Amino acid sequence: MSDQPTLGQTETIAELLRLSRRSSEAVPIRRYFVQQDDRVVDNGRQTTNTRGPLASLVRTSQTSALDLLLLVYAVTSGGDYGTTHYATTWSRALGKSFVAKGAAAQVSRLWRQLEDLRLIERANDGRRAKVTKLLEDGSGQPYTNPGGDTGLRNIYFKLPYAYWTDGWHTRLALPAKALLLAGMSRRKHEFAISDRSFARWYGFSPATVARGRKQLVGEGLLIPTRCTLEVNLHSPDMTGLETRQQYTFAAPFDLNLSIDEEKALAARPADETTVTPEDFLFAQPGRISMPTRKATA
DNA sequence: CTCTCGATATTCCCTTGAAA
DNA sequence: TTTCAAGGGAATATCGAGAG
Repeated sequence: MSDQPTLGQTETIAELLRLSRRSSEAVPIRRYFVQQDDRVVDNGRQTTNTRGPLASLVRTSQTSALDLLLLVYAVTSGGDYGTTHYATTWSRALGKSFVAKGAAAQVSRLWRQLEDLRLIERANDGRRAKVTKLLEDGSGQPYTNPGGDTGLRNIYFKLPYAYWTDGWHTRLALPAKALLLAGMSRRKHEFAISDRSFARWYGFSPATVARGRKQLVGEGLLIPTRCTLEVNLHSPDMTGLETRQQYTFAAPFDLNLSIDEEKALAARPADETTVTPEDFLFAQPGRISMPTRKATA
């Protein structure tokens, strides 16, 4: 081997992002990638399977495949949504082997995993593989820009380039990445993260939800805000009420808000009152708040 | 045109370690 | 404890360029 200098992971990603020519510096990702529609299907019947392709990647710990897919989502910003690079380039971007032969094998395996999930299409472009992204829902349909159309299938959230430029792609473990994407897809300023509910909605295991939340809070990306009282007839203490910790994303991951959410946020009083159980009896679930208990040192 | 050779991609097999 | 992805090594397939 020669001592020829090699482009590092950070520089490779920076170059790939630069080539994407996105002025927004954020990657649109359809909500269907993390959660399929849980209301009605086409024939009007209720569906119970709400997990998106992300759940498949998380449940089988396909960390590298997710990393590669997010990079592809970032890089393919127009035209036929395809991209052609050497396997070594992708491998460097993933922070893996710089040895050409091993890199090619690794990246090829990852392409196949994504191909099996019908998230990308692979074709030969000379000696290199041309990869074209498909719709994020795993349907295998050709990709379209979610910003162009309205409708449930085109609801999307944005992953900021800072995810890579600030090094979160290497610092966060798979559970934290999964929770980050799932949380951003809610497009709410504030939301609860119940192990069991999140596990059910997004198809992760409750342990994965807990691990992801722990790391996101530890890294300061997820900020506990306040507690709310919710009706839950199955609450463990049999009170019929449940206290839920609410969270909000820190910058730069606080960029996803639905239009309704923006309005509600603007209308919300600056200081909400603390509730008593008596107050709660006459209130609607989720409409009142309690101050977050201060963490003891 | 076609054969050869080097470069690159793909796939299979195996071991190791982490998540469920 | 079981399952399965990551990753290394090796064999094979494919592509492009150059020579005859």
